[in-house]
Parts: sequence; C-alpha cells; structure tokens
Amino acid sequence: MKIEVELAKLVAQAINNLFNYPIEEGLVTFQKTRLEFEGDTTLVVFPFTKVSKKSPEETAKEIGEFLLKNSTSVQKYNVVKGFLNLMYTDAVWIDFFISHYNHHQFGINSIPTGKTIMLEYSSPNTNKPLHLGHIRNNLLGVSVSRLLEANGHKVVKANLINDRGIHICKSMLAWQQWGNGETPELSGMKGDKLVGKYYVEFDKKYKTEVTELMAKGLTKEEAEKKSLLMQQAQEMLRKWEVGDKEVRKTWEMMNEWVYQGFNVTYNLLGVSFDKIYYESNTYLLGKEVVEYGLQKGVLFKKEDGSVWCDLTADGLDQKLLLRSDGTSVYMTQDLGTAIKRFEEYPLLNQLIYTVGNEQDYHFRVLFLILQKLGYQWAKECYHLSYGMVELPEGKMKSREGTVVDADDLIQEMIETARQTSEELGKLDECTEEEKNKLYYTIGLGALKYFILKVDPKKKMLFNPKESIDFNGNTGPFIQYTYARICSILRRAGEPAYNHLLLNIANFTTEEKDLIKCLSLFPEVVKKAAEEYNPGEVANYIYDLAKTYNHFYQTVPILRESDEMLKSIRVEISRFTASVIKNGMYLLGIEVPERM
RNA sequence: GGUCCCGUAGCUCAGCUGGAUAGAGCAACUGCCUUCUAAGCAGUAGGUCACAAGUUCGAAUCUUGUCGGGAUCACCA
Repeated sequence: MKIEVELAKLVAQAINNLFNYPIEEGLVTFQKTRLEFEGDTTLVVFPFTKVSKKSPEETAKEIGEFLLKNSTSVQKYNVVKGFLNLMYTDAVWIDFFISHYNHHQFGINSIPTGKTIMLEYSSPNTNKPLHLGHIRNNLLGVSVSRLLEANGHKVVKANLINDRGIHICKSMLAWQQWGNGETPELSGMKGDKLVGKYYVEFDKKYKTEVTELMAKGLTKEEAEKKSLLMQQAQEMLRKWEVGDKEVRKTWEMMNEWVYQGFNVTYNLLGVSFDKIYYESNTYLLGKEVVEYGLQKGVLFKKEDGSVWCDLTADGLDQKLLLRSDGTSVYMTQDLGTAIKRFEEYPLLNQLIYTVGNEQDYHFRVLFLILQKLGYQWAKECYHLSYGMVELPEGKMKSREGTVVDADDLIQEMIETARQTSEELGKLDECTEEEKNKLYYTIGLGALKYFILKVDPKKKMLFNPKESIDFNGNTGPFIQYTYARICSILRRAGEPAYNHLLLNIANFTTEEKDLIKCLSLFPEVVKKAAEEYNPGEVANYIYDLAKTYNHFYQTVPILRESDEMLKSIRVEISRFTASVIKNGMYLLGIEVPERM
C-alpha cells in the first residue's frame, strides 16, 4: 500500500533527525509482521544500529516514538528484539476500504503503459495430440497474457504451429499405406488423435523394419539408412518442398484434421490467439539474415560451405546456421521469424517465448546471435522457460506412450467434479445444463489451479493415481469460497445501505485481517507480471480465500443484528468476491455462483 | 567431459533482493453441521531446509566445495 511509501520516507527522516545520518528512503523496507506479534507492518532495525550506535531495542524504540509523533497513520508500536512492529490507526483501513470496496476492477486495469508485447505460447507439432506438458504451456500463456494486460500492456498472443517436416511426412505415409482411407468422420476419432495414431504406427513399423535389417547383419546406423519407410518419408518431404500437388493435398487435409482436433482442446482449456503463424510459411525465413551476418562478419563459412556463428568467446559453442547443402536449420528459422515479427509490428516492445526449459540453450544462442547481428530489440526478447511436467516414473515420452493425454485428463477432471458434486448433493435447484456447465467449471478450475500454482520455472510432478485434489489448496476450494459469498450476497439483496459505511468506527480483527489481505492484491498482480509467475496470484487468492473462510466461520454476517455492522460485513464479502473473481480471471479460471 | 537448473515435513508445494520460533495443502489423528453452502472451520502430530566449510550482528536464502537428481551441448526439430 501507499502508506508504506510514506512511512519509508518518515523512517529515513527519523534516522536523519535522530542519528544525524542521511539515508535513502528506498533502502527502508518493511516486511510482514509475523502472526504471533501485534502489528500491521514491521521494520527491521538491525541495519540502522551501526548509525545509531545504540542497541537494536533502543534504536527501534526511538524510531517508533518518532513515527508515533510524526505520522497520522501509526497508532502504536512495539519492539521485539530488533524488530519494530507498527500498528496502523483504524482510519488507515477505513479509508482504504471506503475508497476501494466497490471498485470492480480493483487491482486490474491500471493506466495503459503504451507497451506492446508479443507472447508466443502453445506452438504445437501437428503430428501428435496435446498432452499435459502442452497444457502447462497453454495455461501459462493465457495467464501471463492476462497478467501483462492487467498491468496495462497491450499483448499480442501468438501461436507458431509446426506444421511441416519429416515427422508430418511419417504420419502421412503411414496413413497412405495402412489407413484404408480412414477419416475423423468415418471413424469418429478426433482429428489430432487420428493423425497421432499413424505417427505411432509409422514408428512401430519402422522399428520392425530396422530390427529385421539388423538381423541380416547390418549395423543400426546402416539399417536406419536403408529403411524403405524412412526413405519414402524423406522422398515425401522432398516432394512437399517442391510443392508436389498430391503430397500437398494430403498434407493440407491431414493438418486440417489436426487443427479441428486442437481447436476442441483449445476451447475446453479456454485458450485463444490473436495471431497464428505456420512454420510452412516461415521455415524459409532467415536465409537472408545469414547473408547479412556473413557480410557483417558476425558469421563465417566453413570449407564445405556450411555457415556458423562462433560463440566460444561467450562461453558457448559454435552454432550451425546453414548446412553445407544450403538448407536452414531451426535456429535459422527462429532468427528469421523474430526479425519478421519486429518488422510486422514496428511498435513491438517485447517478444516472449513460452517454451520448456529443455530449450534454454537454444534461446540463449538465439538472443545472443540477434544481438551480435546488431538488432537493438534483441535485449527485449525473453524466454519464458518453464519446467517439465513429470510423472512418478520420470519425464513423459510420446514415443513410449507415457503421456497424459490432454483431452483424457480434462474429461477425467470433469467426471470427478460431477461425482463429487453428486455426492454432496447441493445442486437440486439446477437444471441439467447448469450442472454440466458447473462440472466443467470446477473440473477445469481444479486442473488449471493445480498447474498454475507452482512456480513456472520449476519442474512439477503429476501423479495420475492420486490425480488432482478438490480440497485444501485447490481451485475448487477457492471457487467454493466464491460461491459461498455469492449465496450471502443473494440473500443480502441490493446494497441500499451503503451510506452507512461512512460511519464505520472500527473493525474487528477478523475484518481487519481480511481488509489487510485485500489491500495486497494490486501489488501481487504487479509482482506476478514482473516475474511472469501466475503462482504468485494463485497463492495469494488461496490465502485470501482462507482468510475469508475464517472470517465467515467466526463472525456473523447476515445474522448480525446491528444493521451497520451487517452492511459492512456484506460489503467486505462483496469486495472479497470481486477480488477472488478478478484473481481467478488472471489465472484463466472461471468462478461459479453456486456449487 | 563443458554449460545450466534443482535437493525444504511421508507426498505435493510456498518461503530465496539475508531478518523473529522455517509455512500451507494432502495423507494420519481430535473436535465443530437445529444458525449465512462442512468442497468448510478449529486443533494435534510431523523438519539436521541434501552435506560441509565460509561471509556476518543474523543464512533455507549469498560464496565455495562434496554428494544426489535432471536438462542441454547434432549438417535433429
């Protein structure tokens, strides 16, 4: 809150006056007061004892006295060892509450910064269905984009679909050979699943072929080279690159199946984009850049014609940018697309890539090369690197079938929500349609919260056997708290007695704790965006929900006979609901009015 | 082997720009529904913050080393 800024100024003044030592107010920081002590904020005075030349207790006491005299916000203080605990006057909380309680966008929607940020996320391959790892990526993308918007930035949500390459040819080939004309319509299989099936099919047949060849005495490498299937796939890729009509037709058809499948999953997850890039359109980009880099002397050519960037001076290796046959590699494309994006969006201030931490090295190299090429905006490129989602057995591997399918998991969550709701049996008044919507809201709330509450940088573990909880620090817990408040508000009716609020004399500790918690929301939104960490918001809302539930269980709200107290508590509840809703929105989680 | 990341309660995670007796949830155990939704609340138990040195008034947090786990370093994408 603003009040701490003022207090910091006063503390600096106090140190100047009392100990005759000038100090930057920015160096004065407050920390949370521990629960077991009385106070609203705490100043650690150890750092000032050098200047005061007095004991920590004495120093704290003198500063405390100074603040008491010179600040209208400080009601009293206490000193424990070197800790100065300050307690605000009720007026501080009353002012805060009155000026914000009916502000529906509290914490969100600050003044536009004028900054435009492109956030890339999702970026799937079209040869396999989405799994839990992609879910984390997509949820992070949605949440971070909302966090950035909530801080006043303009966000362009971008998806770069890897729709070409040898892997897609494998699916196509398998489908041609063994598919018997199967289509999503004919078999009723989701398009991405169908294409994924043939990708696996190829891999299986290919492995058999290699094994057979090896049985005839070939080494593994020889067998892989000799494999008829692989040769056919490569031939198909070659045809694709020269624009062979038949191949392109099949390719377009199968990709279309995949997109339809992806869209179903995206819709379930609530994921959307402003701009979709296809690698088939961008994979040739970057070659001119290589030419430019050679001229500039940033890149060099080896005898065989391949082009490299020497990064050994930066502690990295040499990086290939063009093969000896003149074809480009992934890095070349990424250089090209980055440049293209800044050309397309001249006002772009930042480019963020949401990509797993297995590609940390790739992005270090990418940004470094861009910098060497002289692009000023290179320093505005950021790799939002997130940890892998692991299973108890370790990393998920599509080839080995140890993946948690996105659609399956979503359906499971919805089903669990249905079962739990039916067991509790509180939804008798709802129509079937409302119930189904609710199961979806709760199921996805559980899934999204489970994933977003952990720090993106860290790897996380998902145990399919234990699945995802609905009690405790979970999405449904927070949704439940919200629904509970809604119930109260429904009964309370219109807030016709708002004028009464102006007469608030003081708050009970429960009320004060809740208001204190509410006041933190804007800072949380700011910090979460700065750190690209939705987990900050998740942890905060959990804390808020917990604080509210305590309040709810401890003090009477509608049962309160004093009309003024009642209206205050109703309005505090309304305010809490609003912050929960806004916070959950930042996580991409919906919130139900009853459950 | 080089580079980078990670080791906090039985399990999953907070806390990490150094600050008080390291916090939650799950699982276990106790209480609380005739009163605003018990997907809740209150409580008990559970820790050598991997280990060892160092920096200092103070270290889970910073430095170094050791051990353990992971990622990455392709004319793959």
